[in-house]
Amino acid sequence: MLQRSPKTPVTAPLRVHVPGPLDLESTLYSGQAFRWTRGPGPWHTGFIANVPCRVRSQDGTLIVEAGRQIDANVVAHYFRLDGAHEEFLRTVRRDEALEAALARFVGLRLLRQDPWEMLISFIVSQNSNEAKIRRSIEGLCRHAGEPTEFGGETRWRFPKPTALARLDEATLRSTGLGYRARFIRGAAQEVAHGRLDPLLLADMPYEEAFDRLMQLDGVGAKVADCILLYGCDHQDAFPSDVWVRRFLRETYLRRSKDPNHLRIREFALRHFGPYAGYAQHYLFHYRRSVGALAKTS
DNA sequence: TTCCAGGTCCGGC
DNA sequence: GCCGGACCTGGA
Repeated sequence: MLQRSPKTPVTAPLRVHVPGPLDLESTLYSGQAFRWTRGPGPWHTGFIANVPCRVRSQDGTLIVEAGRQIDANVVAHYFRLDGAHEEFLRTVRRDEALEAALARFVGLRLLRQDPWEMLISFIVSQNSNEAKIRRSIEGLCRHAGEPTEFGGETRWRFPKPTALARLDEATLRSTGLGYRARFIRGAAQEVAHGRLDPLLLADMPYEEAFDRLMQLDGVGAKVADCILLYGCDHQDAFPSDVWVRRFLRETYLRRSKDPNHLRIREFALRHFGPYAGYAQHYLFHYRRSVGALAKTS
């Protein structure tokens, strides 16, 4: 239970103008982020740029209370309050299926999250489910992240690469990671030892960043694309997990069975344009939360 | 008990 | 390249 304590440092509410639609519920719980929780009351509690905070939206404004000072630009960047979402809505190539998803979740925004956190989070996600992913990530934070007081309770920041790389496999496994523990350790050491800088992935061309990620043990095409889309602002990355392949089969590629990564991405870019990845998140969320999409002939 | 879930790896064709 | 099985774990 969250309880307010008078000693808890909480900054004065920060108000950030929202230039278009914002659907916090869909944005925070559509499977792109794993550390947000509902409450207390109208708030959603989590981290922005590893600063503990809570957010809610009201009358075209996003209200943020944080554990320490947080810049409005950082919040705007995280939620794409800089016009990027409107740019996507304006320019993405639409079809009937995407139109339905956009109509229903027009305020669903692709977050700009930390690439290092996304790297680890999506390795954790493989062959798993959301509840378990959340539990494992929270466990990693508790074992290797810094504690911080917020909202009357202790919360743990996402661990730094060196801290995560120091955990032994038994500790990693105690968070429910299973066989993924080895992959997490390997990726953390890769970053901690300076052989991989997640921040650089955003500046590389998609193909180069994809190939670099695929070199990591435990990172396949799907995980690599998730890292690039959710953590590196590569909106042309098109993660194809079981849900995406499901709606591709049902909606777009009814004649071909289980196409490979390259063919799926080629189709997606041709069909939706350079924001195919952003479109993917809409279709993914719609297919998962509502049901089958309209068929395209 | 058995099966499967927001994949990846490996070995065999 | 394509296919099938194994892999930790927890919930149905």
